[in-house]
Amino acid sequence: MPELPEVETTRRGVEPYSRGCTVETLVVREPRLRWPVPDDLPDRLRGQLIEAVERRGKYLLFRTASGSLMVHLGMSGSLRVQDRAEPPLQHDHVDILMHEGHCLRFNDPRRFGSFLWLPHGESHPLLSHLGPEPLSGGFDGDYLYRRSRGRRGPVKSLVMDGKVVVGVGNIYANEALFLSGIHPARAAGRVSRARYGVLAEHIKRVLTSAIEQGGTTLRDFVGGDGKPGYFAQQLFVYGRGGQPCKRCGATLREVRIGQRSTVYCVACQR
DNA sequence: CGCTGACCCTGACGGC
DNA sequence: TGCCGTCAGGGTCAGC
Repeated sequence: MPELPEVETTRRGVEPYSRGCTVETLVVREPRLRWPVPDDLPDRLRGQLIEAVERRGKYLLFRTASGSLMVHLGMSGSLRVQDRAEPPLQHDHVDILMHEGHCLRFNDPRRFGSFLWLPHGESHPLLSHLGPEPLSGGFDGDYLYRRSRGRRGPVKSLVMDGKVVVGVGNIYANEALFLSGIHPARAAGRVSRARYGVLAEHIKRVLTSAIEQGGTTLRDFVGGDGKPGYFAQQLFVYGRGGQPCKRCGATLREVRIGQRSTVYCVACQR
């Protein structure tokens, strides 16, 4: 389940094998992804030079002169550098083949991922309403505070709302709220400006550290057997419901907020 | 506009 | 052993 750090790790992993390369073709074995892969996508990409590999939220953007290939990994997708002679396995839905010989292979058991086209100079409806990047200067406590006023839903839902800020998935929302001492179910509008400052800092910190961690698995990833890893030993709450809080020893509670599993410490988080 | 819940999908897992 | 229900979760969207 890729979160922003895994997507950024993927971006860095595939960039050396795609930027500056020319697309030979796109092989679509299974077009039924989150949205159907457009029929004309291979034609649009064929012969195009990849000028850059960018990321917006959890979308990967392979930029060419005529537009960008938008790839989303969904929650079970991966994009790996592979030998094109390697026979495709189950759920290997798409290959991006380069004239230089490289093959980027997209595997996605649950097919929540997507391959879409963004014409040059246009905005895409899936991108146009996205909030700021969490690691950018535009994202800070004052911003979160402003966006939270009048909102009565849980603060956890606020930070996971892509229209507020992109790329904060369930794992890191749980972790950042724990590190900030904020109860995940607290009404967003009833969290102080100061506490939003703390929360914004922890969101940045936890994402940055996860990206650095992802960097250490980059070689594996390019090699093909890449397990993301999640630096599980560093997780304070996610996946630890019923276990003792690493800070105070109290039993961590698990509830559902917005259909997502939420773990927190009743003593440390208010 | 804000919030809730349904939905897309497959694999893992527990109970019987 | 195998069947079945449940859960997992990124993100969009309909409906209130």
